[in-house]
Amino acid sequence: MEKMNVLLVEDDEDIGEMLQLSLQSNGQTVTWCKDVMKAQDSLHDSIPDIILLDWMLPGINGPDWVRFLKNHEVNKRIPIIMLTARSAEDDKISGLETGVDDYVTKPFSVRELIARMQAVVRRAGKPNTLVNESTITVGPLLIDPDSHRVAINDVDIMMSPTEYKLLHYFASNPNKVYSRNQLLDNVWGDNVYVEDRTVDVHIRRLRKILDAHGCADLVQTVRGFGYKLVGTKA
Amino acid sequence: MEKMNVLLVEDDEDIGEMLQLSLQSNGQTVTWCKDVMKAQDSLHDSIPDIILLDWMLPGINGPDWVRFLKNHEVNKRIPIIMLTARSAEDDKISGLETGVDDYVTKPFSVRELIARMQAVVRRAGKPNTLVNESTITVGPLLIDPDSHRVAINDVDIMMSPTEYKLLHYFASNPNKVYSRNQLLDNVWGDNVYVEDRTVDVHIRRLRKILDAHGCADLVQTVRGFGYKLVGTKA
DNA sequence: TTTAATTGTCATAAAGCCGTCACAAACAGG
DNA sequence: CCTGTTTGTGACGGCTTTATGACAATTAAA
Repeated sequence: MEKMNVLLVEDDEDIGEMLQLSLQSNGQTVTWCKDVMKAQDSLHDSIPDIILLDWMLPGINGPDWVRFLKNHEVNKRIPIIMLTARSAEDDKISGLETGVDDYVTKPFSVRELIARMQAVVRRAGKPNTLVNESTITVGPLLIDPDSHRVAINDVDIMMSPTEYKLLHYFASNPNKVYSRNQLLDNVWGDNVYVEDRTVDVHIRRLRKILDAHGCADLVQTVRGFGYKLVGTKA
Repeated sequence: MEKMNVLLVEDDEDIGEMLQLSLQSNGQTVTWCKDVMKAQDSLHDSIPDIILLDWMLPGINGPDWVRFLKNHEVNKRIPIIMLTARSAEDDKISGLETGVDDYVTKPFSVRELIARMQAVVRRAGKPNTLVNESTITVGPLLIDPDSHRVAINDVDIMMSPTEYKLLHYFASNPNKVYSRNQLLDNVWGDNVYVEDRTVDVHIRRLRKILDAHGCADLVQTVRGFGYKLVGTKA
């Protein structure tokens, strides 16, 4: 489950609290504003991954705010899901909400809401990327990110996700020395905290696999600096 | 997103403006006409890729115009999506009967509208009612989209629609690893919201069928990334 | 209407991965 | 040779990811 920052704009106490709790217990960070003014302020502090907007709000109404947001470059890209009451206002709101990315009608299931949120956020990020990545060859090593295949002299090799990412990162710059911290940042990710000695262990595991396929000394230690993958890129 | 020329026929100011903005910000060229007369004029200037037509219009009503368009050779092929306020069954039926290619009921999300627009245009682009899709062969697998037939070593295999679509999608790019989200987007569709674990279950169902016909290990798990179909495309 | 298929979700089991630790080994400098 | 520092290595418990069977809801078929 991807963690998201959610800006919830909802004036109703009960619904707001229920939503906040539900979303939080789902691992998401929720900023709950009870009117559009506060929401607008919140936007100045931080840009959320998604906005959940109640359609019936006091003060500035939903449609106007959506129009406002979508006309401003900074906020244009934030996906918006609108929460509407089913029965009452059907005709009034029909079609006006065309600026939003999706909508759910109350009463709705939290599960459905979350599913839609994820779908919307997922698609907002990537504009249809089905581009094939190119294969990398370093010495006897072959890495094909597309099929997620690693081979030595045309023999397939299995490894764990982290080892794969590590090897792939090394292979994209053969002979370059990476410090443990660089590896942590680029292979593990920015907001992950693990001991830097953990890298050693994964290097060890990677070496073990490569050794088993006749490729010892492909990963070398640079004492005091870090590690590198030796070989000529083809 | 493919760039399209859109002819929007909508009398309501707010809806029209919102739609125009949304579509334009999506990279499309929009001609907005507030009644059928103006739309008809616009058609003389340029042929759009698609027509978005409000069902409830003053003057000549939607159905009549659609009928008129579909009776003229020049305009016959322009896909039409109708925008309807009610979700009444009557509208759907009468609309589809009249020759509309798809319909969207308000309130709708822009995302949904655009997805349907793309689908409709894509379909219109290749009038493949006559064109046979080519059969795909991957290892011992044979898939014939034309007759919707799947066979292993010339033995026919039955499977459910979803499993077929899944297998077909895999087979169109053998060895390529697809994440659960990619599969959801491309096999299930853009505006469907299901848990990503659902993919696992369908993978299992697909495997069960393949296994029963002596093809174990055709669908492989790539831990941490997704699934792939292994084999050589013939 | 009854019956059978299909589909999404859940609970639980199974498999595999990961980070950490403790200690061994290698190394550098005196 | 001695000492402090850095790296290598095996083991382990917790945790995440995936597999699987069951079930209810929905849809299609009879």
